[in-house]
Amino acid sequence: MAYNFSKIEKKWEQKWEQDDSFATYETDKQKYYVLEMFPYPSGKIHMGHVRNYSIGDVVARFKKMRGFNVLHPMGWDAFGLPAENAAIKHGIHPNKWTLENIDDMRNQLKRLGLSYDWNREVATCSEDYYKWTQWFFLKLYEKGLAYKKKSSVNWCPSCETVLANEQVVNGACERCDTPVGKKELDQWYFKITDYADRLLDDIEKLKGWPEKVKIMQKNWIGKSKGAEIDFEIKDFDKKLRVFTTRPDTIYGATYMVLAPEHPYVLDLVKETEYEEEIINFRKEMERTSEIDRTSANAEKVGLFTGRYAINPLTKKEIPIYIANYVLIDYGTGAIMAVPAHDERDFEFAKKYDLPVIPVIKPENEEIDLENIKKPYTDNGVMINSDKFNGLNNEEAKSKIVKYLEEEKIGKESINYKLRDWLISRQRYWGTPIPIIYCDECGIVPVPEEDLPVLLPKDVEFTGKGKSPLDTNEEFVNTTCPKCGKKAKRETDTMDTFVDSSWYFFRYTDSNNDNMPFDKNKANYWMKVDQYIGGVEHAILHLLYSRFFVKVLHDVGLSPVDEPFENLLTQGMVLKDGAKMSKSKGNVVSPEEIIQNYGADTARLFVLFAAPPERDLEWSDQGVEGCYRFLNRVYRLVEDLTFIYDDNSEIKVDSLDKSDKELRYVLHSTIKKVTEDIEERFNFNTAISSIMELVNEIYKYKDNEELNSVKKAVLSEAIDNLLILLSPFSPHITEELWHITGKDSSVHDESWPEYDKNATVKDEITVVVQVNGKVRDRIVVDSGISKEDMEKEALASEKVKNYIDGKDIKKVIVVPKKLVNIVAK
RNA sequence: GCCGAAGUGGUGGAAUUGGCAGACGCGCCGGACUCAAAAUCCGGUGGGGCUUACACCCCGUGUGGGUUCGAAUCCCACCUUCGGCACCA
Repeated sequence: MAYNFSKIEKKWEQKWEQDDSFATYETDKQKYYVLEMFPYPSGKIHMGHVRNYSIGDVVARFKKMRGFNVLHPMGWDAFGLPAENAAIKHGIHPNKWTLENIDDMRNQLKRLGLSYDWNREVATCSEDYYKWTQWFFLKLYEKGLAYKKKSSVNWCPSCETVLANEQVVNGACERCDTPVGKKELDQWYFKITDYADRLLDDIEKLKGWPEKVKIMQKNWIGKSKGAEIDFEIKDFDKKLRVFTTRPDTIYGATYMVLAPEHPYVLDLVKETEYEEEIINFRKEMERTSEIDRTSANAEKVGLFTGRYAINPLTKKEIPIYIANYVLIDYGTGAIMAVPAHDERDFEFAKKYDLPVIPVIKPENEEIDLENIKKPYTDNGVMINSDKFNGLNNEEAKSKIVKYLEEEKIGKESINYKLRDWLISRQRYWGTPIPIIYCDECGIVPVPEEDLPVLLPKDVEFTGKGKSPLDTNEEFVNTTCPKCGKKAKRETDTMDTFVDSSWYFFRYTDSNNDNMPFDKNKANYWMKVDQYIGGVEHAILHLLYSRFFVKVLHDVGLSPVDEPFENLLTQGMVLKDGAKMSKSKGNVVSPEEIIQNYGADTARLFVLFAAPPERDLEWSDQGVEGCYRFLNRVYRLVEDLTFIYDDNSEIKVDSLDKSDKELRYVLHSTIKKVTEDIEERFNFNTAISSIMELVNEIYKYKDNEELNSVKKAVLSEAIDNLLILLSPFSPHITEELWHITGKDSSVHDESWPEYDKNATVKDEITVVVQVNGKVRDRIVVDSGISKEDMEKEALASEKVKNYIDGKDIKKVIVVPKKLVNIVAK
């Protein structure tokens, strides 16, 4: 008979809820803050959630049993596009849709038996949350870190709306697949570029983050050191400034390239024979999507402008081109082209027959100066470079920069790939940007005391054109807080990544009406000790959060300057080798698994099937296996009911061989499970060793006559088994804990310490190798010396067969493990 | 193209510091219980060879080399798969 998981799980969930078992308060104990990335309330949890939150729950429960004061909260990333789409499609108001989804999902999470302190729940769409998101916006505005500028943004002509970069997939709208274009719009930005250096440098501090994520962030910030150099243009009164990481190659700069959008272009060709062609080229570039233009395999095309620049060191005239491969928003939007030492320049030079002059050659190697087959991008010795000839190019780099600085034609310079964070969205379901536009006073921030700027309920959802907030006259029309005259509100809302950049602070004090959070509470709980979530957030969410925390730190609000001490990026849940998705039809619903096997089985399986960082292949049979295991545990404990009222203590002297053997397994298991959870998050191997323990207990109880010594040994094993298993499968262990006659909760127990004496065996098995191949195993006293090990090994009959008639060259002894005899 | 991760039985995965490869689970094979089935329990299960013998031998962690008494683990070269970035001057 299978155990009644459904009844048991519901019973204990109710009990925990009644007792408010997971409520957390600030205490003198050492704190531990474990956080899983909060979900978007789509309405249904998926297996990725089950995995994410099961991992977090094991950590939270384990740390609590280890004596920490654990904060383990949950909430909702509740603003965003899907709610609005639901409004358009089904006529449900986004607010209603979202709140109903939250209720559904909260119930589903509760049904997993997760140890959240629900008193601290947050939803980013509630007034008392987004009020503070707006408050932070004002702080950033005060500091000059929030600003407005006109720029070109991604625009979907079919949905008639702007899209975030992350909503553009392969150059097309992720919703309707229409190619995305560009549109000039006045937008709000956060000046994350001011923090580029600190965000980069502090990556070194993130010792508990995966290397992979740190490298992705480094690449995203994309710092390059180099120089800015001014080139004079013949018969033109302005100088052309370029950025290069290779000032050492300046003698090889044989032409210049401007981005088609470069501000000089029109002036350079004005009233010349080149004008018409150039203008057409610019227009064509505007029409080409960004993705097509910037893809590395796009063919390089360009046009001569009819103009020449002067290379400041060679003094030679070099032609100026415009071309698609130079981007307006990186560096200065112009380059000096060195075809001999740059792949792209080389490709372009070959196509348009421009001169290629090598200025660096490999050391100890001659090259054919006239006939370069491919660009040389490595380090080497300077040639064709006047007084810098013969120097190593790295050395020449700094000398040339120094020379340029002396002559006032250039200076050292640093460039980043990181762009400022565009936070405006022409969307309804988001945090309103607390800004008012007044004809007299210009941009006026909403005064703090007027917050929150409430999101009105009454708007039209057409999915077309401008922000839906524009359709609510009452919202739009207001008075200027400065001069009192008529004014208009900003109708864009904020990117939802703003909401999620500070939610971990709110959990520390989620019901505070006067402040986003109390500084003392944040001081007690922050940083997050363990953050857990999908690697898809490796850049955006994690970088934005780091930025936000640094800003809050600088204005004195945050006690810490990094949010997350340790980060665990869990792998995806796959079925048939592919990510679960509706379109592939390979989705397994958590509700169904919970219905058929229970939450404990679902949790156990996602933790057992793979280590957390790796992708997990779903297996229905694997689930069955975990279910079988839990049933086996249930029967084991239930069958032994008669031993639990025996309160004998274990006396080590009266233990026989099999008692010692069971205690050896038990205490080795305690050691292993502890280390697997604490040091490595290897829940899969922790669970497998618990399975081995259960197998051992079965063998023991079946083979023995249960006198009171053995009852005590068994009781010890069962009690500890339930405690070890409790973080993984909290319901069944709680039930069984009570079946063994206890009134308390297994989850209030301390985590067991293993008994060192029990993990020492009297006899051990030593491997004997001859020339590295295993030839025998010998059982010896565990206190054996190295000399005796060698003696015993050489005495082995099996070994003799292999060393007979050979010289023993060497004997290697690894204490208590292995002897290797080298014989020739 | 660049950066990163990975490659181990039929399968998901173990092997934690260079020291018994394949723990644990799934699947499969055989058996017990049963009128029968389900459930449960017991035994076997990397490949090959040999044997009356559960004794023994050989091969084996993507491929090819190397270091070492000893390599899944370290080094070099290569192949494949997956993920990220991608004309960033």
